[in-house]
Amino acid sequence: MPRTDPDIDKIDLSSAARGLLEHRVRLAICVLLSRHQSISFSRLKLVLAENDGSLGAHLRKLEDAGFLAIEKSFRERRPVTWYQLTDSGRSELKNHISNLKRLIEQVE
Amino acid sequence: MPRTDPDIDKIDLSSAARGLLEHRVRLAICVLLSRHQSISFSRLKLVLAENDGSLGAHLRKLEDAGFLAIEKSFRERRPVTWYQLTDSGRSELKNHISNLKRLIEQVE
DNA sequence: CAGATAACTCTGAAAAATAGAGTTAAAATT
DNA sequence: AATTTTAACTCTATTTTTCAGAGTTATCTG
Repeated sequence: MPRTDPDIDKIDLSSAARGLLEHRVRLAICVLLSRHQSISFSRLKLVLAENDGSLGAHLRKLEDAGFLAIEKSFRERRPVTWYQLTDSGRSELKNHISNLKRLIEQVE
Repeated sequence: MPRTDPDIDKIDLSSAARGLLEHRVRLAICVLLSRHQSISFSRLKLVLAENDGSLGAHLRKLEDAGFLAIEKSFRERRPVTWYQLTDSGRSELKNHISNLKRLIEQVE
């Protein structure tokens, strides 16, 4: 006897968990920045345990997409770059998370 | 005056949202299979709106990792392949989701 | 204006994702 | 037992993304 396929609502992956924030490092950066007004490059590097090249590339993508704003200054004679989430970045983050939640809440 | 960097607990990205289930299509497959005992290839293709090549590759990865079990049969004279989540797949899914949740719950 | 150094950017290599063409396998019919 | 049929792949090449480390840049300080 043939098994029957379940009826399943179509999942819209175009909105659910798609895009820049799919990558764990970029997601983590935005999550951190949602709770802290600004964080330096070196602190992010430490917290995320990423190397310069990789972290710089992820930050660049987020900046190019308008998720992050950057400000440069000096601290104890050394250059420091500060990152913060833009309004648009915050809203993209929230949107992404709500899509993610909708998806994972289905798990039984 | 120099800005101060916030103290931030180190995020363990090795457990948080890492691995096979980072990809939206593979995550969605597992989520669907967590609620439906088994689903056919063609149904997955329809629901996820993926092409044969891409869907096949994702399913293969999940199968190779032991997340999915496969069973082949015929239905109305046509070949059908059924996928279901293994116990190990289910536990990996739950683990991944709990890591994800821990991360996204930090958002303010 | 020279020295110091964090913060990148650049590069090439590696890995992953994608899509479509071609192949395969089993049931039913001949 | 050969033929037909067609879903389900597998294969291949292309594109995209990721990764890591070396080298460059920019600005403060003296």
